[in-house]
Amino acid sequence: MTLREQFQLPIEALYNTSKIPADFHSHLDYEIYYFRSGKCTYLLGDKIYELAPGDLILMNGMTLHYPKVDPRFEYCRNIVHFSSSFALELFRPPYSTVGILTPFEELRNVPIPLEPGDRERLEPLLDRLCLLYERRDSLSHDLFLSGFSELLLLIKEISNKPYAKHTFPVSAKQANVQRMISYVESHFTEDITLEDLARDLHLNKFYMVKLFKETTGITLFHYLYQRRINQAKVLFAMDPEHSVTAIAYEVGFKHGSHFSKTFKKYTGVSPESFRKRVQSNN
DNA sequence: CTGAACTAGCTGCCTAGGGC
DNA sequence: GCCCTAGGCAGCTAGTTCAG
Repeated sequence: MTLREQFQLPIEALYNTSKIPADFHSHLDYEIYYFRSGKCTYLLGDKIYELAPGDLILMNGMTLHYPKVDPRFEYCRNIVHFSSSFALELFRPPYSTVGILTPFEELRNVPIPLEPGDRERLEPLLDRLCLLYERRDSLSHDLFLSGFSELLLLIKEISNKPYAKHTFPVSAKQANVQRMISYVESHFTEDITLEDLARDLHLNKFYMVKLFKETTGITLFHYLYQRRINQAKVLFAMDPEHSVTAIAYEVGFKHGSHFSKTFKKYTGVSPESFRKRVQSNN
């Protein structure tokens, strides 16, 4: 049993677990992702990044994301998931005035390659958090919360440094894949075919699907459906009274039955169950 | 990087059944 | 009666392989 289960903490701290997502995913929590070693291409929203050890990503979990890991290299990373309302509660005014979540809003979707000094401060802190997270006693619980607060403050400090506004270079191939993802982003609610995509982007259809699979590890249509399902989840969260059928049409499905099948395939639950769960949480 | 050939799996449609 | 889910099935197309 972890701290999250023992004390119903709205935080999760993971290090090197086997919980490597097999696919694009999204969640309601905020996420701190810190890459330590291995070879990883990170797909984040409509961008692709070749990560280097020491890269830090801050994100709102509703952005579709997926680390494509090269299994030939040992993959180490830290992940901290937390509920934004909980973090805001910890840093509530008038006792705190820093705007603790602004780095997640201003810098999200861009990795920050940390400078050595900041890495030396961040890594022991993450190690300590992951260690405490596995314990169950009350003292560890409080130390964990204190460490988590320290982590958020350190991130806030790093995000204010000029180097945090760094831009990532991309190769020509990655640029093409980004164009495909951007195309899907702007047209996912419409009827998209590979032919349309290839024509509009002036790419060869066969080359295009091969390049996409090579770079991302998944097929273009797999990404398209993930995007639609993600949008459906957002729409359910915004308005749980919305009917499943209406949302199916809104996100680009032509048939409710097809939407239900696909939604269940990607999320493990039917759209109706998801909608009821959101309704009961509100 | 392009294009032809092939095929596995998906899409679209229909229907039945259950819940409200 | 409406909405949703699930299953079946034919036709189509996305994805793969390979040659150039």
